[in-house]
Amino acid sequence: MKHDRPKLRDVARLAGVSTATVSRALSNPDMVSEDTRAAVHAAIEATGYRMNLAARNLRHQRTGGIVALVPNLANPFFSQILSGIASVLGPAGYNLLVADTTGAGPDLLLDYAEPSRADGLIVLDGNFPMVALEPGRVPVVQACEWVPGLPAARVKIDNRAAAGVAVGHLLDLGHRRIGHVTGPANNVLTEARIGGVRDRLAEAGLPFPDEAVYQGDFSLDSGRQAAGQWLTQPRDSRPTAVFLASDAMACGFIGEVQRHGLSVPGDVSVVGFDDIELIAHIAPPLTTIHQPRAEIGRLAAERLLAQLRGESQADGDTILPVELLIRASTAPLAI
Amino acid sequence: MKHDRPKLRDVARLAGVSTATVSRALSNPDMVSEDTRAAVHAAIEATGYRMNLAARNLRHQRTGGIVALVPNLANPFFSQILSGIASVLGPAGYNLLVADTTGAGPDLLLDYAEPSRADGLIVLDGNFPMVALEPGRVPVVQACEWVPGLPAARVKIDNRAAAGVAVGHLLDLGHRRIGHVTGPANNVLTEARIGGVRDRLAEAGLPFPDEAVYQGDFSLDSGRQAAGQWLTQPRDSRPTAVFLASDAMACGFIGEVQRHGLSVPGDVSVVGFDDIELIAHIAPPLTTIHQPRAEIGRLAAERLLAQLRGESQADGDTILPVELLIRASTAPLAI
DNA sequence: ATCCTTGTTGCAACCGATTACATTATGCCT
DNA sequence: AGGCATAATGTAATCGGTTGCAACAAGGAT
Repeated sequence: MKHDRPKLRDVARLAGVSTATVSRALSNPDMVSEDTRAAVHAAIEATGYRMNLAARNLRHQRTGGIVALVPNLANPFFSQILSGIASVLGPAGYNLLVADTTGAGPDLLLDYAEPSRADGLIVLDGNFPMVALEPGRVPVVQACEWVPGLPAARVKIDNRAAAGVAVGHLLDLGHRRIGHVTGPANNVLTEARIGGVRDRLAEAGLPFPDEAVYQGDFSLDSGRQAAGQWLTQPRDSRPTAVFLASDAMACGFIGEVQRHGLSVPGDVSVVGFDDIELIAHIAPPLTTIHQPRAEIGRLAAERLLAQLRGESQADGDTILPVELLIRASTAPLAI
Repeated sequence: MKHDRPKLRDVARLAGVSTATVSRALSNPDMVSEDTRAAVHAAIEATGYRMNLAARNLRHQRTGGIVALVPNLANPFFSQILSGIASVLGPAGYNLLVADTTGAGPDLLLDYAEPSRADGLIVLDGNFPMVALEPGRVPVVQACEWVPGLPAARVKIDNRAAAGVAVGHLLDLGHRRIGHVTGPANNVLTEARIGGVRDRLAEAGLPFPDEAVYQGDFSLDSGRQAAGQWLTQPRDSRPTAVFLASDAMACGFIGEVQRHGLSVPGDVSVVGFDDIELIAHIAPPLTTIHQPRAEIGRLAAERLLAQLRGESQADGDTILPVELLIRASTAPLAI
């Protein structure tokens, strides 16, 4: 008998008012008189009514959801960003939808920018198809990575400067041959960070030869492979310090170096990037660039919400500060 | 002029047919003649029509979304599970909504079990309010953790047995005083794992005194604190080997022990739980119980989809195998 | 006493698709 | 030629709330 969920109409009938009144009692309480409001609430209580969000959203032309497009969900780097995003979206009454962009064609990705799918988009992937901001598509905020031509808000760090700081630290320690393990090709972060390295070395009047550049892809394994290359290079010409574009790679690098009987920082100083959870606790604790991930997520979400409220301009960068955390994986150049 | 998005009606008008026909051309192509289908598609092309999902979902009484309830999104342990879930849900045409349960009251959590919010629920938190399966709520699958009385499908590992295997390994190495760092109180995993330890020790005729149990909460820091306690205990009566209920805690434990000049596994053997990404590459590489996280996510999603299709019974456990990975953090008892 | 303002409430259109049912056209059978 | 099954399409109700507009009552100002 009570198999069907009660609808607004049922509540209205029981309370002896129209559906319009019930609707108003719920979403615009001040528009209905004290008495009716009470009657309506009693009826809601009695029927166990719960509103159908799909219907409301259809009428309101909104979905109540924000999509976060992540390059690789399995990468723990993103979990804290998502956590930051969720911490803002939840209280604001929005759902967080998460989608992994790996293996998704441009068509599928653009689908997420449909107003009937989500009210907004937080893009963590620098390879998002640029058409995203066509009229009739939802507002977009980019976080961490960004799409070069895309006129959407960005929340990020200054990767170029951060890389410069990392290299500067190694220079301060007396290192003169400094290597760099890059991120994947065609990635804005890769470009920015390698640019920062190049700039800083040039500023110091030091060379940056091709042999000092190791192609990586942010993954632990690519860091190990970079170490493999480094190990084969002649001891007296290879880098005495290496800056890697991710902590995961730094981990792999250190592991491989140690496996070959060499020591960090004894034989090579290592600086990572990101400051992911565990790397403060490995041996040796990793010197790295701290990136405020949760904060990036929070701010990205907040900027998006501001746009949805029409409060904020749709572009402009928010640059968050990074911090060089000096731990035990770097040491003065041994003479 | 073309500011509004075209609707079904616009396509119909342009194609010279009714909205019903357009709708059918899209969702039931065989019901319309070849000619009309072509005309409709031409009109769709011409107008740039894209369907409004909210409207379709309202009519279909579905949302196209599955919610994953995560105890703590920032914990990288869950990112791979989510990745597994997403890899199944995406291709099946479902959106993945992610919600963090920390700080959410029972009311809010139950809200996620509303049919107008999501079509199904994957619960990764053992403290979900039990009422979830009231009639009129959506199907639920539990993954990793589970709610004791809840008659919903479960995808998990045998935590008790896994803990037994971990302890067995330490026994095989000759250890007789074995400690355990637990998860948080009121957690089913904590209970199951400590139970497994107790069983295995009893089986071996060994005691399991209170001093050998350290209260943790899965976090890195609680592992460090446990090490602090262990370090204060008398050398000749404290455990010579410790099994920790999470890798994060094992990491913290090892770090703290090393910081005090002791060695792992020289002074204490350590076994973790989970096999998270990096711990194979720390020094020493951590011996641990591998948990197939992506697979857990995939299977949970598949069981839920099967339920949504009405293909599968709504309860019953799926138990996945674990694996003891012996690395370098455990060694035979020094005599 | 009349007009106007303010506060409540109902009617009915509306959001944008889907689909049961009705209608029309076509082809085949006897 | 009449009857009937079949295919293709249109009409309009429907999913479940929201909201512009109108109606009406009560109180105040003139």
